[in-house]
Order: sequence, then structure tokens, then C-alpha cells
Amino acid sequence: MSGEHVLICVAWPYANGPLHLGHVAGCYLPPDIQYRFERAMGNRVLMVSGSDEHGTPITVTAETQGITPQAVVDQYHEMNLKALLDLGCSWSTHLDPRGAEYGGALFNRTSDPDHKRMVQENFRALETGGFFERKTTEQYYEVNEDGTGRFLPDRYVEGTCPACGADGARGDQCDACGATYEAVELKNPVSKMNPSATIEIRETDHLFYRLDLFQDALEQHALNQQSSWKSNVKAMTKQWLDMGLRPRAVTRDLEWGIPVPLDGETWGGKCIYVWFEAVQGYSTCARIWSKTHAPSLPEGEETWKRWWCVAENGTMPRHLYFLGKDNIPFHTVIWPALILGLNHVHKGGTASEPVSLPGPGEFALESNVPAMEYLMLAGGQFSKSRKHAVWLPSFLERYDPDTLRYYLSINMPENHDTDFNWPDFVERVNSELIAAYGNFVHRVLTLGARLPHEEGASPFAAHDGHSSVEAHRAHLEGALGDITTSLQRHRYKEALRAIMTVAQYGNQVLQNAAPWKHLKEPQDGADESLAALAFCWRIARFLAITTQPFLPTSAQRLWSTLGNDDDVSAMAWQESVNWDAPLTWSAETPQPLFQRLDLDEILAAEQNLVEEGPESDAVHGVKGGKKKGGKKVKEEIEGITYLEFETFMKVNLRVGRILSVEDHPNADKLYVVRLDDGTDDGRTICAGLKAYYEPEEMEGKLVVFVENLKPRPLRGVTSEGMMLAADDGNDGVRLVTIDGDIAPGSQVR
RNA sequence: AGCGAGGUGGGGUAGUCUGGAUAUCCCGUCGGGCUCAUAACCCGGAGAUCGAUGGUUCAAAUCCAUCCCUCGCUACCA
Repeated sequence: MSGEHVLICVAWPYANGPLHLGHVAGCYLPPDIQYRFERAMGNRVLMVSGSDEHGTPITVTAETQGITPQAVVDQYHEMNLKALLDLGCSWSTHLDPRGAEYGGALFNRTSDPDHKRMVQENFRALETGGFFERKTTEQYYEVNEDGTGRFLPDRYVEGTCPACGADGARGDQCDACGATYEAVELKNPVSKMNPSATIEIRETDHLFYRLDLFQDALEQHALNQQSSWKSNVKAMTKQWLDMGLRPRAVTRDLEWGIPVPLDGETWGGKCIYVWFEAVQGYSTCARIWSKTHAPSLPEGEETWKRWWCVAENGTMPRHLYFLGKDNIPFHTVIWPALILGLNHVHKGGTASEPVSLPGPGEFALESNVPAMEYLMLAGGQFSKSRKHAVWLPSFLERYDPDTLRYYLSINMPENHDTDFNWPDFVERVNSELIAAYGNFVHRVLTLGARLPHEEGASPFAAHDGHSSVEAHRAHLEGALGDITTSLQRHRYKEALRAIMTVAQYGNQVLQNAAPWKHLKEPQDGADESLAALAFCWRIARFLAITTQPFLPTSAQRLWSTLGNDDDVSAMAWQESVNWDAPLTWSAETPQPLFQRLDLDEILAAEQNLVEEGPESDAVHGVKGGKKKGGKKVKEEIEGITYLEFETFMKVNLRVGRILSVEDHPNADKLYVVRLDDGTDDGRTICAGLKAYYEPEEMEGKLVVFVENLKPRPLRGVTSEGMMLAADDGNDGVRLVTIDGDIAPGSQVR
């Protein structure tokens, strides 16, 4: 197994905002654990990723902030890379200390000129091979007053729905009636970014990648991977393949990206579609790595091929892709189709010949895609727009990175969504990481320090290797086997749990041996007792080596405390059960590995953060949310407890009389209600009351409605407000009506 | 309503793909021990008809069918 080439591919974070804990748990922490583990196993590991820096959202951010797109991506590239490094991820290990032939890591970016050049080369090669087809499409074009203009992506256009006539329909789909249509069918289109501009429809040519030509090969590939892929990966991939693959656009009318490398006026002002381009970063990054960091090797700039190509004897490099569940088909269908296409044209093939799976010398496809589900925050999804997130940079400013790595690993969304919340975080860190593991090694070291020993020499020297520890040795060797198997199967939770169980085992050994009895004067049984203590030092050493992939910072602290001056990440995995390893010892007084966390303090700090934020209304710091009430605390930090009085008064409630109730022409559950609201025109409200009221029951009633709710089309009828009704959550719904008689339009407050 | 995920002692969970005997771990709880250690550590107890029903099987938390409920996204939620 040793010496295998392993390529670890990490999904490229979009350089349009900071990373949050959901990203970390989903795709940035697991690959780092794997990288460190594979290295310890003696494999040759190359890890690649970087910032995804092109595409329309970034230009939008730039426009809103009044800066250039390059400034936006520079800012977030730097911020995200720093956060990942602060988290202890190995991106600064450009070259493996064992030598360049053992690999390294590179966190690149898609604005890298080499990346652009390589993508353009690949683009031309696929074009020459006939894998693109050209189609003319119609797109929106925004014309400014000075005559300049640009094409607009569908999502930046809105207008009137051609099917139901509702306003506010998006470029390609109507939210009101659900109709989908060609973007150009929309009536009265308006640019969201620039409402005053004239919108025209212009023809524009684009190239499409012939995904359909890869259907058979990809189905075969998916079949081959059945035994190794996780069930969510299998399911998502199957869904895509069953739908049938269709050509997919690879060019875009877009300013911020890699220019289409073809001659002719048609292609001016067009860029390569981001999906086609960024995903190639997995290979361009490896090539750039070998160019910058491995020129001294025999193959020089071609070194990357050791990780990318099938060897002449048929040996496959192992390719692992780490990503979130939303990205699965992209990496099991689309990216493999590109790899196969490149293989095909590199050996001189064209699109008219059938494509085949990789053979010797060709680019390999993925071995496994250990995709994660989502990490939720206090029961809800992380959301940038709702500011419902814990940002990685701000977390790392305040807390030990290993506490986060521990909690996210032991709680990793491997098989289903899991939840991050502060009470649970504090609980697990304090009781598992600190009380079980941290406390164990501290006990061993302080006990050792109290044993009589010469300055600088190990106090355990006289007690090591006693025959009574045989069983303990076997136990740890067994545990190491389990941990190794778990990690090879990408079961991180299980692996870390097994490591923590070893710490627990250590506590038991200590408890049974009770070596403290012999500190002052040896009593009966001192030999065996102190032999057990000496073995506990070896357990601590075992823990330093095995926690290293998960908790690199504290593992190194422990390693140094144990009296080593080298780097624990360079230790071979098997070294953890080397019972002949020298008994190193540090003369310094042992310090606890971790600081205990205090929930009240943390909640107070997080509360301040929320209040400092720009949208801090509706947050009251509620003190006294002591330990237990997990639910209660959740609500507080989500900031949804109290409403400011002014906020409440923004809601205008008025009385209206129901004039008529009709069935919605296009919806099963809705009534269209005409209301006398005291104005001449009256108003129309859609209400989902069909299940609870007959029209006759409602007509004539005086009800309360929200006057200033933003009108919104519902299935083609614009609803101008909302009638208040009580809902017992148990199928009982009743309208709020007025006691006695009062004029429609009266204010309610 | 559609898609996705899930229902396991008081709370949070492992195990489910690959069926096997007393169902895992953390917290809480009750009792005992230890006193080296960061209010930490160790031992023991109580507490679960594994969402429901039916089926397959010598054997089901695990496989199949039907149903109920919860959550996320979508939405005829206003």
C-alpha cells in the first residue's frame, strides 16, 4: 500500500464571500484529514484546490461595491486561504518534506494565467476533435443610453410572464404560475441591475459540449464504482444518467472570465462558461504545482502526470474528490465527461468515434467521491443572505482551531445532515476532547514529573517494557487497525471515536494501576503499577500520532510536551505502536493541552457579534440561558426572540369587508377574495382557505388584513395583502373577525 | 403538492448499504469508588415494544410493501 499516488481534489470555493462552518464540515476539513492520514501511511499525496474566481455573481458584487472584479476575488482569495491555514489545513505544505516525489499541496486560483492558458488549450483541442456543436440562441441585451451594452444572464432580467401576465417574473421562469419558457418570450423585460436601460433581444452563437456522446462510457464508469461510492453519490449520479445527457453550453456572453480562444468576430466578448473552466482546475493546479514546485525531479514539469495518468502497467492513481452534496453530478458525470473527451482527442480521436474509459497513459477518472451532506446551524441552513452563519475567520479569531476540528469531525455530516450549535459544541469539547483525552495525557505527564528521575531523563525508563503490559499492547494494536480501516473507508466520525476510546482506555489503565500510591514511597505492587504508568506514556504517544490528522495543532503540542523536537506530522502511522520507540521526556512542567470552554461566555460573545452586525434589530440579549435548555439557547442566538416596538408598528393592519369569494382559476387551494378596504378601488387578496371555509361563509364578514404587505403574484393573480387567521396547527383555521360593526378601512392597532 | 433527508431510553446519536444472540457512544439521572489530574477520572444501576402495520426469513432496528409524523429546498405558504 505504501508509496501509492493519491490525488486529493477539494471543491473550489467561490471567491465571492467568506467561508462558513458549513463549508468547512462539508468539503474543507475532510480532505485535510485524509491528506494527513495518507501521508502518515507513506503514500505520495498531492492535494489541489483554489479559488473559483470567475462568473457573473462576482461582477455583481464588484458593481455593488464599486470596485473591480479582480479586487473582489483578491480580497476573498486571501481571506479564505488564510482562514483555511488558520484552521490547520495543509495548504502551506507546497512540498512534502520527504521530497517532491511525495507530492505536496497547492491552493491556486482560476485567475492564474497558466490556468487560463491550459483551459484554452483544452478548449481548442475539444473543439478540433468535434466535441462542440454550435447553436444560435436568443438572449437579452441591455443597451445603455450611450449605445454601449451587454448581454444579460436570465436571472438578471425580470418582466411580465407570457403565460399568466404576472409582473416580476424571472428571465426563464415565472414564480407566479410556475411556467417555464425561453427567456426571450418574457414581456416588458427589465434589467435588474440597470432598470433604466433598454432591453433588446439579440441573437448570439454559443458552443455546446456533447455530453450525450459520453452516456455509455459514463454509465459503465458508474457501474464500476458501485461498490465504492456512497449511496447518496450513487443515487444522484443515477438520476442524472437516467434523464439522458444533453449538450451543455460551454460559452457565455460574459465579461469576467476566460476569453473563448477562437478566431472570428462571433467570439469577441464571450467567455468560457465557468463550469467548464473552474472544474479543470483540478488538473491545471496539479500541472502548475509541478511547474513551480517540482522542477528538480526527473520528469520536471511533467511530474504531475504521476498523479493524473494511468501508469503503463495499468495502475490507477487514486483520485479522491471532496465536495458537498449539491455538487455530486458535477463530479461524477460532467467532469468525467471532460476528462474522457480530453483523453479521446489526445490520442487523435474525433467525436465520430466511440469514447472509451481511460487506458495506460491517459487521465484517470475518480476513485471515490466521499461527498458530505450539509451541516446545519441551530437547526436551520447556513445562509449568507439571512446572515445565519458562523464565519470561519471570526471563529478562528476567538477559539482553538482544534476544538472546531474535533467537533466537526465527531459530528461530521457523513450520512445525513447534522447540526452545529454552541451548547452542544461546548458540551462535547469539554467532556470528550478535554475531560477524556486532554485530562488523560495531563495525568500521565504530571505523574511522571513527580516520579524520581534525573534531569532530562525519562522517569519511566526503569519501568518500561514490563511483561504485564502485553495485553495493553495488543489492545492498542487492535485499535490502530480499526482506526486505519475506518479512515480508509472515509468514516471519519468512527475513526475519531475509536481514537477517543483509546484515551478512555488509558484512563482505565491508570485507574486500575493507581500509580499515585507509589509517588512518595513504593508500596506493594509498585513494579506493575509503575509499568502501567509507563505504558500510559506510550498511549499518550499513540494518541499524538493518531490524532494528528484530526487535531494537528494540539497533536504537535502534545508531541513537543512528550519531549520531541521534530514534527509529529512526519511520523509514520505505524510508529504509534512502536513499543521500542525511545522514551523521550521534556524537563518543562506539563501544561494542560486545552482550555475548558465556558458556554455563558461564548454565548455572550456571539450575542455581541450579532448585535454589532448591520441588521441587529430584533435581538435582545437574554441572560440566564444556562446550560441545559438547548432549544431555548438556540432561539436566542438565532436572534428571533423579541421584536422592537417600531418594527411591529411598521405593519399596518386594517379592517376590510369581504365582498366576494371566488375560486382561483389556476390553483386548487386558493380563493380570490375581493375586499372593501375603505378605498374606492377595493383590493384583491389570495387566501389559502379553501380547505376551511365555503365562499358563502366568508362573504360579508369584517376581517383584519395587512395593508402594506408587498403585493405578490400567486399563480397568476396578484395578492395585495394578507387576511389574518388563527391556526391551531391541527387543521383548525378561523378568520380573525371584528366584534360589532365598524367602517371598512379602520386601522387596527 | 414535488424532490431530498430523517424518526432508535429524558436530550443528542452509532449501527441500517453487507440481517445474527445482552442495540453503541456522549449528556442527564441514581448508587458506589478514587484523590494523580482542568468540578476532572473509574465502576455499577435504572431507563428503548428501534415511528406504525403487514410481509420475507430459522433469525429483522437492518430487507420488501403500505401508512403516519418531522425537517430542508421548491410551491397554490400571504
